[in-house]
Amino acid sequence: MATLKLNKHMSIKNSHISVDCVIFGFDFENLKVLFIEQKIDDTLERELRLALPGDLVNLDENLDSAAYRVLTELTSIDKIYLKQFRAFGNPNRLKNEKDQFWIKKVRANPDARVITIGYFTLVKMDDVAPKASSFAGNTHWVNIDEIPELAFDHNQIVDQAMETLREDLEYKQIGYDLLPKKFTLSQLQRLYEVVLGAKLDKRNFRKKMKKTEFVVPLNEKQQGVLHKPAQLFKFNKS
Amino acid sequence: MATLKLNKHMSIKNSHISVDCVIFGFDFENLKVLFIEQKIDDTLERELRLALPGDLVNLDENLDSAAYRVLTELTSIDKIYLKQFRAFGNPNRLKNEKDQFWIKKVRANPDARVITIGYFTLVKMDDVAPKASSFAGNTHWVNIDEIPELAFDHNQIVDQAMETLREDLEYKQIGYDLLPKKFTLSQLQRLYEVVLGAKLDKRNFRKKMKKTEFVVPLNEKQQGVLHKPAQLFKFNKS
DNA sequence: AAAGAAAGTGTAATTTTAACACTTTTCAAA
DNA sequence: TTTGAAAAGTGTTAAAATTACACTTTCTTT
Repeated sequence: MATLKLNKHMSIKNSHISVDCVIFGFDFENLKVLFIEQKIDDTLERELRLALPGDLVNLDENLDSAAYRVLTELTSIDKIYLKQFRAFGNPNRLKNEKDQFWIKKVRANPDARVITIGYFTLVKMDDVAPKASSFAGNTHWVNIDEIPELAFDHNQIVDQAMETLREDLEYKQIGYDLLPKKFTLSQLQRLYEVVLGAKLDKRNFRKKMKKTEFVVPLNEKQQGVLHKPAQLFKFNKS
Repeated sequence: MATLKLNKHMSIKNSHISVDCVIFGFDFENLKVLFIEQKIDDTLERELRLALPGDLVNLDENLDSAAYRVLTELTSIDKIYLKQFRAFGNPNRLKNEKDQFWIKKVRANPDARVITIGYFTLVKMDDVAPKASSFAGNTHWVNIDEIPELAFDHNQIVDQAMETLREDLEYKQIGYDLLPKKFTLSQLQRLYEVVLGAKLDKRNFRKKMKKTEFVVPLNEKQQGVLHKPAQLFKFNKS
């Protein structure tokens, strides 16, 4: 009969379940995703790898709470649209050589099978000053179409998140938290374009948005631009 | 330092992750879900509780494979639309009294926290002769609007599956595997109606379906009905 | 032959979508 | 103060999709 020794870092505290957060941001130009550098404080082998922010779920913790915890620790944001979109459980998802190297440094129980639950969220980039934390080294915003090879199966997770985001934007109406309180229709259109990956017709887009109860005009204009300032709008949450 | 003893039934073989399958079927009348009776071979306490078919995921097993395994063991069906729709991980999801009673009988490690991954699938009821298996006692098809209180958090899981099914039927075009190879437009319409929970206009429905490449007419009519026999159609998979 | 039962069928009004190009407003630089 | 650059803002028409709506046909059974 095998025995398995537990210490305080191990299964008493943590399950073999993690959450990973795909944090989308928008800089009025491109859609971006927030990554962390894997912390490897080693002498050699200082190869930089990016990964999604994530952490093991505590044994007494909800999945949603864990995702929320990762998010707030990293970004100090509190309220947020946070959506679980898929579980990733390939038994070999952490088994390649580089992944193992990192895991052995960091995890108390490196051979354990860990499945992860993917969450995605939308944030205003200005609100976020990501900081190193218990699970994160430096952070980087990366354009959605310039994402390099990531640690683990994180490329797959990002792809899936992107697909879900696209569907949500099309069918439901998100868009909120990617823009500041006040925004122009051109900014909103650009957001739709980068998420949907398609160019939209300006007049038709504006026509549709104005029919929506969802976006309401303010008595205020854009300032500090070197061209005709645009009318500002806000979201009508309800 | 705590130690945890493992035997062959325990963590060497199994993770603390399970899959649960919401198997939808259609009897031309109502949408149904397949449940199993919890096996409790006890003298007293023979209270019947229904649960979703599900099982622990083996350590070397993909989530999808585990769901597939549960499905085939129970129904002997092989090919199938099988969709992961959500992870359920409330730490207390197995903690109520009745749930604990069952778990202590059956699980090697009853206190473990188990999260479950929900899958749903659509089957032709005729193809399915569910049989008792390693994890299942008797089975029951239950109308979607007559589902009693279930074991664990399975009511929540079914609700979520239903919601996802609805969206998929509306936006994508499933419907396949709920109907036999040959079917009438009225049967298809009834299926849409019970899934969407709304009455549809016959002429508009037929107009739309005929425009779809998706449903193609056969040179064949319904037989054995006591009224005008309907034209038969099939799905065009591609 | 009649009655019952569900199949099958068309039109008109409304709404939504798609395609398409020029004028206006502001700021900054000459 | 004029000029140019830059993006904002604006309407129309055609095509397609959606909705509402009721009677006739075909087959079976008695």
